[in-house]
Amino acid sequence: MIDMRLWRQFAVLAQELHFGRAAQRLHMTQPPLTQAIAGLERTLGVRLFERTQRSVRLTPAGAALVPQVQQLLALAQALPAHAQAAAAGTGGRLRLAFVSTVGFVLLPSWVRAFRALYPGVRLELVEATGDVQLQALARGEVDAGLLLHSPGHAPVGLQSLCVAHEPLLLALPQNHPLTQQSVLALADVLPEPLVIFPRASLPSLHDAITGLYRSAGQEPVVAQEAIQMQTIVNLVSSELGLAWVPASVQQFQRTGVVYRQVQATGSAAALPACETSLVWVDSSANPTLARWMECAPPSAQAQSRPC
Amino acid sequence: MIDMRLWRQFAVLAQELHFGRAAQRLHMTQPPLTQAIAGLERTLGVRLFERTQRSVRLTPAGAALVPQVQQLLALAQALPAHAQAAAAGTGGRLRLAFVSTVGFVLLPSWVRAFRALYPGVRLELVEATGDVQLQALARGEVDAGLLLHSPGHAPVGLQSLCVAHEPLLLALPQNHPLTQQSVLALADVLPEPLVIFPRASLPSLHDAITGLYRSAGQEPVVAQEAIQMQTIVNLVSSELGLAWVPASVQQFQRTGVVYRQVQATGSAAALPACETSLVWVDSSANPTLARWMECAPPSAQAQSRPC
DNA sequence: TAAAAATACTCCATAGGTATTTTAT
DNA sequence: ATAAAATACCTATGGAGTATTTTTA
Repeated sequence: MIDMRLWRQFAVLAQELHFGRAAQRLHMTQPPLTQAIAGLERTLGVRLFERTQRSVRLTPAGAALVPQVQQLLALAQALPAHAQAAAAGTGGRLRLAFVSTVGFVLLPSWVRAFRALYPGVRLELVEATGDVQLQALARGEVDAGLLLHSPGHAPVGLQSLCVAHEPLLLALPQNHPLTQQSVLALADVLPEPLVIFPRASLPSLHDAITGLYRSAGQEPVVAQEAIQMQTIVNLVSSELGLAWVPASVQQFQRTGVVYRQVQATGSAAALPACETSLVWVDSSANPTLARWMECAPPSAQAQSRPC
Repeated sequence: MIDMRLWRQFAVLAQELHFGRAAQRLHMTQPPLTQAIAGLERTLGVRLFERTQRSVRLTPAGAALVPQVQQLLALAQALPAHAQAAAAGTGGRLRLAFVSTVGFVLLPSWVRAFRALYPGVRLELVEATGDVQLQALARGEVDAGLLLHSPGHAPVGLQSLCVAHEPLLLALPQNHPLTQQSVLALADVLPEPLVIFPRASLPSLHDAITGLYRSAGQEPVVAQEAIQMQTIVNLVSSELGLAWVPASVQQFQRTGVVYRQVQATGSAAALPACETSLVWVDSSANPTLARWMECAPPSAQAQSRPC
């Protein structure tokens, strides 16, 4: 592979068309430039300049190379700046995984703010469930994930930043008798069949929900399992059962489903809530991730302790 | 500017993620590679690899550089081949000037044949009158020109290849009384007013035409001058006069104009004809021009002597 | 203990410098 | 006679090699 230095010498000489001046611009003397160009021509097997003692002209082959070489030099020149931008987090690439629930409000505004501040960063967004995100993080396939968990139960062994806290609501088919009431009593809800995600996909929240039933001396009746919140709401609409869902699921606007708050009767356990956290592997330390966190919704800023 | 060698070492190490193997692939030993990468990181001021005694990983900044560096290397790798293609005439650029009369039949088929054989060449075509072409050739702004001249009067001081020989026809407005005859007598034509190009733009042909008149003891009556053949034909259609034009001008398909052969009566001088030649400056010797001439219409091949 | 990166040093290839020659205007 | 490229020869930087040390899994 031909050295950069030679291409730079070629480019300058092609501009100056004068060995002396070109050498001056290259901070060297004329003889080594003569030899360098001769060497370049020798290795290419192509005459690039037409020397006529008194003047230097490009051959057609030489002229054809000029734009290509200039492109090469421009690219090479830009590389250090790119590297530095990537190191500062104002360039490079940021790969984020997110759960569908954040895709409607939280993520769009966050992305908008980030792109305005750091247009040089290529954002790669992939939707994935929480457990898939954790695998991807472990394999280094993404820089961070946005996932749901029960308050105080952010994934272990990872750094995290809580960006949203929301109550769980009950999703019901719109013609269900309980929809008559604006706030439901927990005791009325417990016997109803449930649509719920499998425990493996979101253990902390699954445990919080089933724990709620067990502390009331009941066992939840699982009518159907589904992984995506979107699917769960669709199944509720199909009247397979009720579902506990984060409040932000209301954004899905699925017709045929209504959402209700549930009131814990008497001294029952606190009703489960849900947090959304940005999680990442500490060691991966992508500096761009720090820039991303600067753009987190204001609610998160106060909570930058591990939640 | 950072050396090519360093970027190649970076690229290979980024692939192998192992100093020993990378060094092997680079045909060197491990220690200098370690130092080279350390030097690269030092000059960039950016850590590119995360070394943990037992394994090497890319930092996010390093990962961000990989595609850019690969692009750089691909470009650099391709340059020698480009140079060689340009030197062989199968690449690079060919700038041709042509007169409008060849733009209808001769040039399109020629270009088609050339592009089929040498797709790597960027053809730059500009329409220009003959005298403008000669200036452009002298300034090195085009590699060759296609222009008209009187037989045996190709521009002096230039190389040329005759690619077409055609008679001059007389263009008349369609309602002109002479159009009744299918072949005109020269004596009938000589008194008619003419539309003709200025002598400066095409001296040899201008002289041939005026010479025809003078050898019959007449002076041509110039009704109007115009440079482009297209314009001349338009002016004939506007009934400003008749015009001597190369037969290929019939391709213009201008309505309101008809073309007639003229018969020299008795012992008069031979009727003027017209040649189209490819002309170029010998010294410029663009190898691509040789490829272009290989594709010249077959009629030209036999006439590759200076015409 | 073994595998891999880092360090220390040595050497030589070559990029660049100086002096000079050639050549065409 | 002059300006510019080519040639000859010299110097020294630094890229690559060998030998060795360090480190952690």
